[in-house]
Order: sequence, then structure tokens, then C-alpha cells
Amino acid sequence: MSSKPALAKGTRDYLPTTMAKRNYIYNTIKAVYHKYGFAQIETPAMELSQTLLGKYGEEGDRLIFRILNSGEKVSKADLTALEEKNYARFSNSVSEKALRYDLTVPFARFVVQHQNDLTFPFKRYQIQPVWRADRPQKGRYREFYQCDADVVGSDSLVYEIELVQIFDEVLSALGMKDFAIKINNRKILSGIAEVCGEQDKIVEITVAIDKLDKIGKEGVVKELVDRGISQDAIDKIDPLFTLDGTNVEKLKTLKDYLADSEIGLKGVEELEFVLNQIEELGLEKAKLEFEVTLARGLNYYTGAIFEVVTNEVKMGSICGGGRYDDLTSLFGLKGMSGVGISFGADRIFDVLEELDLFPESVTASAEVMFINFGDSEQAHCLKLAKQLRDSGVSCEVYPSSAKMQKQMKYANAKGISYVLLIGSKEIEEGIVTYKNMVTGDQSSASFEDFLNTIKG
RNA sequence: GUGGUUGUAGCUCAGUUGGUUAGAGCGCCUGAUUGUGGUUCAGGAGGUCGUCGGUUCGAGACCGAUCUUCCACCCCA
Repeated sequence: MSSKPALAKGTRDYLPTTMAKRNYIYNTIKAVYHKYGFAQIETPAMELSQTLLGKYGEEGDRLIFRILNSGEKVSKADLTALEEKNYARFSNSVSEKALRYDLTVPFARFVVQHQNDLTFPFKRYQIQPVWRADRPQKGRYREFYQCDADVVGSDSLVYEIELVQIFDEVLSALGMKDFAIKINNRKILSGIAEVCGEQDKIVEITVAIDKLDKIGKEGVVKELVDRGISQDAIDKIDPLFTLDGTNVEKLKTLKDYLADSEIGLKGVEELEFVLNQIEELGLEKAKLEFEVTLARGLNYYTGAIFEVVTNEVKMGSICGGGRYDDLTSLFGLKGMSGVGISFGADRIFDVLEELDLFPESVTASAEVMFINFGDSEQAHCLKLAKQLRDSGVSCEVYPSSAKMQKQMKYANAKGISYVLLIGSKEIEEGIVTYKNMVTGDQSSASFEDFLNTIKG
């Protein structure tokens, strides 16, 4: 009884050429992370439900993949809860584990558990898949990779600066030319709420104004009304929609606007520091833009918030990040401010693909293939293959003395650069015949000369 | 989670108001070519028409459910 195989919704296989391109992205990111002193860690795909639930807001909880208890444990199912339609309680009775939703919360758990083994400020990076029970769309999957770098144990703005530099360095290295790092500060958003007299509605306000780009001013106003913000407050917020000019000009306006809010001014001050420092240091290709309407959904951010968008392709944000002052306190460790960023590798992949920015060399396979003419020739080729590999040349020996046509086709399909033809004649004369698969040229030489040719 | 959309050969897609044996291009295999791929020519294999059920004398086509794809919301990388 065989049935057609299929993948779970929103998941993908990665073919060799895709993998090569993905690794190119990961390696570029890793190299830069290393340059800034971040060390790699990994955490399990699954966490206890209690570690994840409640950390991403109500919406987030809904998108967490639950793992069903195994075997007899399902008998613990709380059927009363099911009858009462208390689905949350029922779920908890049959599931105690869940797939991680992002890398930041598991990292906070990790820091708390290993605090005695870590040196603070602790700089770590992590490249692993995360899972979300979202409805898939283009550039949006149920399993995707995040490439995070975080620092915990310091509230120094040095790290905000470093993280901006990392965004710039990685994306520039990947060949992107026109992208913007958008930056804002949650303290400014708190200040705005304060100035409007709606401190307790800060989440509602930020969620609404975050959409300015998408739904325009009228849309935001409508959303604010729907979310129960007073008309007075909306009038107060109004000037922010048209905030324009350079970063310096925007900051100046905001300073006046937030004059009565201590926290707001603190945010402005922090932002100003980061912008000034980056101004001095310079960036390769990125533009750093202060955007007061940038809010980001995750509600654990407390200071700087980042988002990176490319102007070359129509696509949502490709990176995000921000500062969180209190994430580890959820697990009992206070006073551990952290700041981190995340590259959305899958979206970056799509961008590079669309802009044709992957270097050709990325997908190259073995450089050399030996044609197989028979058992004794094969033995000879295996020796030469060992020598090639020892000198750092990737190669393979065709596994059987199949028809030449078949062997050549295989080499062609795999993008092999050189095919070596070594039959009885070549062995007798102590030479190799080699064919350049790009030009089609073929010649004979000693093995040493051939080695020099391809290494040169 | 809400509304819509898609599914036919390995891939990209045709397939008339429901009517014999479901097609094309590309790819794949074999041969022309027993030591030559990428070009050419000849031949060949490959389909439970996403799945299950229904309507009908008859369903790839119509209806329902379900899965999947993509899109707009929600939210987000």
C-alpha cells in the first residue's frame, strides 16, 4: 500500500543547489558574527510548553506548535475541559512540549540555566529552524531558519552600534546595494503614549501606528479609534504621521514633542547616541533611518528596535531585532538587559535569488571526475584520486565502467570542470588525458602537469 | 483564526456545453556513436486527472468534504 509522498504544510525540502546557496548565506552571517566576538550555541527543537507559552502574546500562543504526549500519557487528557470547550486547558493536558517559536526566548531560558558557566556580557549567535503554525504564504513558512545574535548582561549602547554594523556588513557582503536599517526606540513610543495620556494603551497605539506604511494615515486613525484611543490622544499623535526630514531633524522635533516625558526623552537620547556614533563610523551600503512609527509586534522589547527592509525587491522585513530589559526575569533572573538581532535567512534567500546575487562558485560540485574503463583502470584512478584530494582538489571516480556516454552525461549534469580519461593506453604511457567540460578542449599530459594546470 | 484561490506525466501547462483509448513542450531512457557530455536525428517509458464521497447511462470537467498551493486579512522572518 504505497501512497504518494507529501510534505507537511508550509515545509520544504532543500536540494543540493539550494543547500549550497543557503550555506553561503549562513557562512557569510557566521563569519561576521565571529568577527564581532559572538560564539555559537544550539538549543533543542522542542521546549517545555511553559517555557514558550505566554511569551509572545495571545496571537503568538496560537501559533505555537504543540507536541502531543506520547503513548499512555495521552490518557491524562482532561476530557472535562474538552467538553467545557476550554481548549487551552485540554491542550495542556495532552501536551507538555512545544516546538520553539523563535530563538530568543529559548536563549533567555538558556542564559538563566547556565548563568554560572557564562561570562557576561554574553555574546551568542544561533542558527536554527523555528516553527510557527501560521498559514503559509510566499516568503512565509511553517518551518524556517533564524540567524540570531544577542548580547545579554549589559545595557551598553555599544551593542546597538555593533548590531547595526553587523546588519550593514552582512547584507553588503551578500551583494545587496539598496537597503535601509530602520531604527526606533520603545522608550519613545512609551513617551508618546504618556504625552497623549494613554500610558496603558501603549501596545494598542504602537500596533496601530506601525501600519502607517501599509494602510496610510486614515487607516491608522480608524484603527486607533477601534482600539479605544480617545480623540484627544489621536489629535496629539497626529503630527507624528507627517514627521519628515533627516534623522537629526526628526529627533529635534521629537525632543520638543516629548519634553514632558522623562522616558520619552531617554529614548531620544539613546537613539541620538547610536545615530551619531554610526554617523562617525560610517556604513558600507545601508542607510540608517529613524522611523518613529516602527513598533514591531513582539512585546518584550523595551529599548532600541530594528527592522531591515530592502528597496530592491518587494518583500516584508528581512531582519529584525531590539533590546529587551527583562526577558530573563521571566525565568527568574533579574537585571539582565539584552539586545539582539535576527536575519530572516529564507527571505534573504528569495531576495538574492530574485536579484541574481549568488556567486556562480557557490553551487560548484567536484572539480574532477575520472571516467571508469574497468577494474584495473579503476584501481589506478582511485590512487590518483587520493593524490588529487590530498592536494585539495575535489574529485570523484565514476562507480562503474558504464558506457562513456552515460559517464560523460553524469559529469555534465553535475557541472564537473574536468573529466579525466585514463585507459590502458594512458596507464602504459604514464599520462592522463583530460577534457575541459566548459570549452570541450582535450589534451594529454603527465599527472603532475595536469595537477598544476587545474590548480593554477 | 477569517475570506478567496489552486491541484492533469519528473517539471511547465493544454484539454470545447459532461461523451470512445487524456495531450504538448521540456526532462528521462534506448539507439545512430563498443573512448566523448553540452548540438542533431529516430524510437521508447512514464498518468487511480490531489484524495474520499455524491450526481449521471457516462465525470479530468458538475456537487460536497478533505488535503495542498498561492493571495488578502490577523500577525510576522
